[in-house]
Amino acid sequence: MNSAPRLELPDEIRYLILAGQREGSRRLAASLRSLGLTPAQAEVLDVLRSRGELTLAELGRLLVCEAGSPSRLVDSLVRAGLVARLPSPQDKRAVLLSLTPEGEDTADGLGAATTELAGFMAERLEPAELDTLAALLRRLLHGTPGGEALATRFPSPAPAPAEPSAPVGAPAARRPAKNR
Amino acid sequence: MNSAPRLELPDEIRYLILAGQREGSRRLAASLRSLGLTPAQAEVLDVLRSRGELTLAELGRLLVCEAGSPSRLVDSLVRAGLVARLPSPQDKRAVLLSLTPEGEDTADGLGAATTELAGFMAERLEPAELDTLAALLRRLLHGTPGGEALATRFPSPAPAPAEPSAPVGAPAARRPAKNR
DNA sequence: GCAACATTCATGACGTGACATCAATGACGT
DNA sequence: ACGTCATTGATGTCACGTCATGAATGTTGC
Repeated sequence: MNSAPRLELPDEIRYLILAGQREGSRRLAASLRSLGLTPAQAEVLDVLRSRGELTLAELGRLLVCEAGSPSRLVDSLVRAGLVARLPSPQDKRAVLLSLTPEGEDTADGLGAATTELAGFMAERLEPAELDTLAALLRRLLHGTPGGEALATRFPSPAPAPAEPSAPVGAPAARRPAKNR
Repeated sequence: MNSAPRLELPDEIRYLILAGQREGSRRLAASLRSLGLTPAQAEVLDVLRSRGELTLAELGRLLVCEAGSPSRLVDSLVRAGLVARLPSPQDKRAVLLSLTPEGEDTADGLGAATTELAGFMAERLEPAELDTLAALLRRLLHGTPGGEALATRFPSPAPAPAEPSAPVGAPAARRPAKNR
């Protein structure tokens, strides 16, 4: 028998998620330092590499969070010469973003940085536990902006036990080759 | 048999945790708006209410994250009249922080705000699943600053399956009465 | 066509996070 | 006492994250 569920559990979970984000962000920032990138910038490169050309608004919907349009975040990458920004032919409001060759080089180096964090997780949890954790978090975030962005970016490995099988939007461009 | 564990799983988990933090933070901020508090400020009030007088450094170690000393965060609460700051008698460097009567009133209103987020979680996961989620996150964060802070603030309901039973520091002041 | 509304993007404002630095104070070994 | 080092707290700097606003452009209904 479980003892009655503790009432503070949701509070603790909220703080645990906060702590996880902070710890991961700090570690990732350290790993990315040598590339001259911040975690947020790395996410932009990651998305642009796997999905190709995007408008700012599309990018904003795929990034975890960044409720508004990530103009300034992208600015920093344009200034660094990693992202190109050119006006859309069809829509004069929109801007098309894509990786420059330097941006692609840099994006290829991301794997090495994120591997460190992946190793940290693998030291602490078994693969099956990581699966469980991911499944629980997916359900917790189902229907939220961030959850939807991730459902698009990481096509469902096993559809959450609910929602028969909504057309989750085209599975989208599979990750292109890792080499360039 | 599980299909082989996906290699991107740690990446996805990292993003899921990020998305969880953002979603929770946005929702909590909305709930706290009526109190005129931000989530970070609410955490300070929460800790001060349950642990009483603390120095800035002690508070910093109990807050999830805030690597340095949360001088400015506390400043905002002092300016709002919710926290009192007076020099420590024993250590002329230290400052003792405590809730003002207004701060206690405000802290008593926190439960209503966090309850909304707790409801959001309870809608999506069963109590047993929340337990599992918390346990996995605790293990993921074991030994990190945030993990240790939370282990102190939420005394272990069932010690992680490892570490026989290190003296986890005095279980610390149990949450005082919720009424004032 | 045209008015009303929606979408896209940029920008200002505010409050964190993380890091580095600094001055004051305390602790410790000698 | 003294020198060395650690701790405490404040502050400057930088990059986000969120919200609000505003201008330009699209879209829709009439």
